[in-house]
Amino acid sequence: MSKHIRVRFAPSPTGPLHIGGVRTALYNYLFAKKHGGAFILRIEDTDQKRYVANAEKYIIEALNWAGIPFDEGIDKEGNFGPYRQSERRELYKKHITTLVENGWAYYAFDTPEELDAERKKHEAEGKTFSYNHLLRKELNNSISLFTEEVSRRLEKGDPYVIRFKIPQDEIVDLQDIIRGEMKIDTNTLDDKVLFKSDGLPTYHFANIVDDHEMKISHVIRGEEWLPSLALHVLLYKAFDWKAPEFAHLPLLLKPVGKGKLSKRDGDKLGFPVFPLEYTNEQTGEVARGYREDGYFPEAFINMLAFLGWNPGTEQEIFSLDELVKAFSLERVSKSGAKFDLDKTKWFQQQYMQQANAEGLAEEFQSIIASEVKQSFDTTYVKKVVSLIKERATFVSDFWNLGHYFFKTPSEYDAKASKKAWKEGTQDIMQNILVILQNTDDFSSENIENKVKAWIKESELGFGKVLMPLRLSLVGSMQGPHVFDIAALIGKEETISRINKAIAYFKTPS
RNA sequence: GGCCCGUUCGUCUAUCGGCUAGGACGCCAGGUUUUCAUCCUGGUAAGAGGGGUUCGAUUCCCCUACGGGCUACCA
Repeated sequence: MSKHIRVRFAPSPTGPLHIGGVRTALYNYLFAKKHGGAFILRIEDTDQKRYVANAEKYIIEALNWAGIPFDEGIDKEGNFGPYRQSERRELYKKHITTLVENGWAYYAFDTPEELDAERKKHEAEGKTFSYNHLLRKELNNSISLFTEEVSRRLEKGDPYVIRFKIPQDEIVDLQDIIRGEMKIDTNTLDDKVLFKSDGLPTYHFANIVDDHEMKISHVIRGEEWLPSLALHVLLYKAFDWKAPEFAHLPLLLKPVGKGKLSKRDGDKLGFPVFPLEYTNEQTGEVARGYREDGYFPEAFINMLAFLGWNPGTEQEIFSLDELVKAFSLERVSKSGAKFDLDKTKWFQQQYMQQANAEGLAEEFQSIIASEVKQSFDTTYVKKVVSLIKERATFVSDFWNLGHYFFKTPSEYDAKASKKAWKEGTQDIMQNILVILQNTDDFSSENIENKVKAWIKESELGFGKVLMPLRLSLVGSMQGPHVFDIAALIGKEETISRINKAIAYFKTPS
């Protein structure tokens, strides 16, 4: 009953994947998993000029990090490989021949220079140059030239391209899952190049051949492909192949200014546009990545999922499994979405609160190690993490939030000192010292009770005692419940820190 | 310029002809925390404009405006 769902993500290895690409991959993945289908990675490397060697590796690593691995593709050969277009040349050659023989495509000998000149000429006359049904008869191709001349040029080895012969006066009916029905007049189309003079197919041709050969059921891709949908549908028709269903995703837009988010934006906009950090091997430039910035992949994916889709309920935090269950192409919105850094951080913060202390402690250990030359017990670090994580967004916030658990404060925040340490504070702290010294059960609860009882007894304000106590232990006015801190660093350290503060404030320099 | 797609709070969005137009982020205010953050409560703010269709339009149609995309022997 269920049609076999097969979708593909087909990036070209021209550099790192940007987050728009990751979202396209994500929607493909979600759709595939939702319907028990396959998610395929195909590398579209037919442009040898823009080819970047490490890009393919980057793409695969990014998908793995994001938690949306492919089922079939590079290094995961299925029954439809190879999965790099550069390794499928023979297949394209075979199919383009069919098209030429059927009269759907033709040889064109115009050089890039000639075409450029044509374009300039038309432009000068205020017209638009289009290699179409009106002009193809006047240009150098197998439609305008005599058959003998075409054969002669072919035999001689003249460079040529193969163009698609767009039919005249037809209305193409297009269906898109997200956008509904569209009608396109073929007279507005031009005869796109299908095969380049370097013997490789263009995107349009390779794409159709591969999607057909790989039995792709749904093409889910960015909106930038919408203008060529008519051509693609016409190509399927020319081959007499059944076309897959299409869904064109809204674009991801820059948060400020105009236009779609692009690779070249790098991190100039104040946030990463790449999932993983990327070093341009030519220029040595390093672009930030979400992974290196400390985002959890789950938060990153959750955020991306909501840029252009929503479940129609008020739930916003979704695990990948929940996304799979809830996802549908029908609920993808039509208009472009601007990236929102604040919301992205909010997602990250939500996941931070859910994260378990164990894993976080492990990550934190390496930061601690680089800050102090001392190693700390895992159980201790875990306790610290559970105290400070609710005020953190990233693991990298931990040190600022909890350095005093690992290092005795060596200085005291000036503003806080002025506010917390006043005339009679010395005496108060001496009293606290005595109380703490006589307390054997150093649990947070117990010391809190003891200290508070004394405060009541001596008819002092809580602030007068608690603020300098905090200042002594932390060095500033921040952090968790002060008695939790004292209990965790222990009796000895607590007393030592209070003594240190007393000594420090006794002789203000 | 031509072709195509789109248009609800600042941002992401709900609404599939009948709502005081809902939620989230942000921002503001209050509360909790005798620190800071979290958290809780409340507030702020929107269907581009003009025509139709209809008893009734944010919702359907048309025009305009604006935004975006494409217009390469790049994908």
